[in-house]
Amino acid sequence: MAHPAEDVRPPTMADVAREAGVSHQTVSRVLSDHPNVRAATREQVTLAIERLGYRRNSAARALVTRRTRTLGVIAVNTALYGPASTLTGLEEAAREQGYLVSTVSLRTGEGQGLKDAIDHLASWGVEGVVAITPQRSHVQALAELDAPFPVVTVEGGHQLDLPGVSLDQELGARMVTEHLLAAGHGNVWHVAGPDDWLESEARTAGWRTVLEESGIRPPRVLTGDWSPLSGYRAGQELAGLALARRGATPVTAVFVANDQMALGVLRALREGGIRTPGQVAVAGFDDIPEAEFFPPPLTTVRQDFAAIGRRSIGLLVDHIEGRARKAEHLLVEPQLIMRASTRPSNES
Amino acid sequence: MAHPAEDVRPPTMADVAREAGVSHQTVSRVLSDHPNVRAATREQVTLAIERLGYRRNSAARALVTRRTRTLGVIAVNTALYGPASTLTGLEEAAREQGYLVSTVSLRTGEGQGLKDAIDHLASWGVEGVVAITPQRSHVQALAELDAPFPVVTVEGGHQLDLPGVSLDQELGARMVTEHLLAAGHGNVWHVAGPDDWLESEARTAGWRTVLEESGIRPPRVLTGDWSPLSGYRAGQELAGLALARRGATPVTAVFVANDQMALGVLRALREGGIRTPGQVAVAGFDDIPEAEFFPPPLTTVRQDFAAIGRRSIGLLVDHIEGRARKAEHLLVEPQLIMRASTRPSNES
DNA sequence: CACGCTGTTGTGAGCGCTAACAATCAACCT
DNA sequence: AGGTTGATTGTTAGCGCTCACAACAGCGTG
Repeated sequence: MAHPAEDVRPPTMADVAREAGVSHQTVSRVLSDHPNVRAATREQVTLAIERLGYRRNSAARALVTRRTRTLGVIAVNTALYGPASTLTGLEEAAREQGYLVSTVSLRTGEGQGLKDAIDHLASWGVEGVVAITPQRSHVQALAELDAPFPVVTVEGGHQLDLPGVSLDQELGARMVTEHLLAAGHGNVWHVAGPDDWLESEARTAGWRTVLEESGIRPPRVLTGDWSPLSGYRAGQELAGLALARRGATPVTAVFVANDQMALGVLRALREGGIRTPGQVAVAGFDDIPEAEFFPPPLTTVRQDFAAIGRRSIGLLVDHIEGRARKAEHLLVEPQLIMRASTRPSNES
Repeated sequence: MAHPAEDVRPPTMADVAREAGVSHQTVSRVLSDHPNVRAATREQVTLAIERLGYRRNSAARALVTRRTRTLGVIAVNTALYGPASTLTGLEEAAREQGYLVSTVSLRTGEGQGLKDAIDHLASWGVEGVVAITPQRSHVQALAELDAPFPVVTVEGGHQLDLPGVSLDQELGARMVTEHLLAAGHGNVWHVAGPDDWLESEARTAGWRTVLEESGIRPPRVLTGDWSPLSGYRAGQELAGLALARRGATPVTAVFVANDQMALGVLRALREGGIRTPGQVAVAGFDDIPEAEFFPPPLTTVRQDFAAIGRRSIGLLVDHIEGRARKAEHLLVEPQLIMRASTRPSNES
């Protein structure tokens, strides 16, 4: 209301220049923190900018610099705790480095969706993409797509020549398994995630290695799909085995490949009248916020999702700005969180 | 390798025009589906585009059209199931409408963070913002910020004159409470969310209304902070009351304002030796994926987060494209999911 | 046959910005 | 004193696109 002609059109650099009595180039210099500007001039310009409420037009800037300063993120299963937390870390890091980040969530994992996502982002001129695509087939598709900008994978493994960041899944699995063996269990059963997932593979591998190193023959692997329901089903099977006591390998300890499935396992055991950890110890992976309040509180492996997000942005920006060339792969350390579900009980 | 001078610079519209033997304007017309282009010409151009792998430069386009076709999203607590699912819905809807969407996750809820977020997005020329800011103070701050583009709130209430989309929280709370009364409980206790949250208020209001309508005096409200731990604490208090049997209001049914807190309540009750639902029935809100596998499976209110996301984008785009002017507020219907945690047991 | 119409294509300007270069001036050195 | 340097500012030319308009065909009509 103070301004008679409001809402006409945002002020341009030329407007600021006129207001400050300098050339538009000087305004540009002030905005880009160029050193060779007299302090007094800088002041004038800053004041004029403030007075007019000027904002640099990012489209014009992008046009001439050929830099959009925009990053893309492609993620599957964004409603889950892990990916969602990684996204937060990613996004914060990108913002700090002066990039805009745009996310594309993929529902399932068809290669077509991936291609469309890359296309969508490319049409907006992103300078790079972080792909949170933990399935082998996705990473494969990504590598073959050969995008016109750098792509960094999260949990994408290091077989293919894409740079990436992962939690050291195998180490995490080793930590849990060793913890269970140390607690006196003669063997450790495993409920794995779905086959195509790199995280499943690594966790299973870590578990298997520890057992084999200890001269223990790994029992048959049960497989779920990360959901509590699939864990429940696996749990029912385990409960049956635990009660039968006939099997070659007694069930006294289970390493479940994620916390959600562990929740299902716990329920199935409880329903089967089996006490945890008294009769069967259970451990998970991820440390979702609920894990501490499971019945009983769940021993699990914590992933520093925020760190993963931050480091993948770091890696991507290094590639974009030409500081990195190789397909480097960073590993983030996991942390074992010990809780009641694997606590050695009084019974022998 | 096939092309001697690759990677120099992406092809421009002029390149395509030359390749197709037309003017750049004709290329532009083909790209924008302008009707007045001869079919044969269109074909030529399309082929040339394909041959060169041409992509329209979005920055140049934005510069001249003054439309960035970019939307911003500001969200708090993006690692939680609800906000994360809403984001997915949002983002998908925006993409379908041809917008790029960029998300800013806020850690806590300081007004400063909000202002910075708006600023960050504004400096990229977003045409509108969806704010998933369920705290009253946030919405207040948003309204006062007076952004230079339309802002649509999600779960932001309808007191202030911002357009928005919400789940009908109050209805959801009424549904649960009525369900519990219908199951024969003489009263229903309530563990509410934090004070500043609009969702807490609405859920508490719905609960209170039903009780009062039934001539029941609502018991004292316990308050948590949405976390399982806070639910656990509230649950301990409730367990104490349930066992004491001295209080004016016996504890036989509890409506907890979200599923995570309900998990904590369940654990505390179990530890207090109280059977659910035998002695105390418990219901939650949200229907997170884990809820079905709680001990026992949790009766709760399902929110269609994806629909909320979709509708808020619809509303925002309506405002941007001038189809809506008023601060309309849309409500999405909740759905009661009945599970074992409130199942009437055999005991009287 | 001149006229106006419609459909199709081309031309020129300019969106708001940065990069490259030119111009100016004071300070400094020999 | 003359020339050289460096700091500060201005001028000009696009970045790749869309918009407004001009140009030109082909057609039917009075």
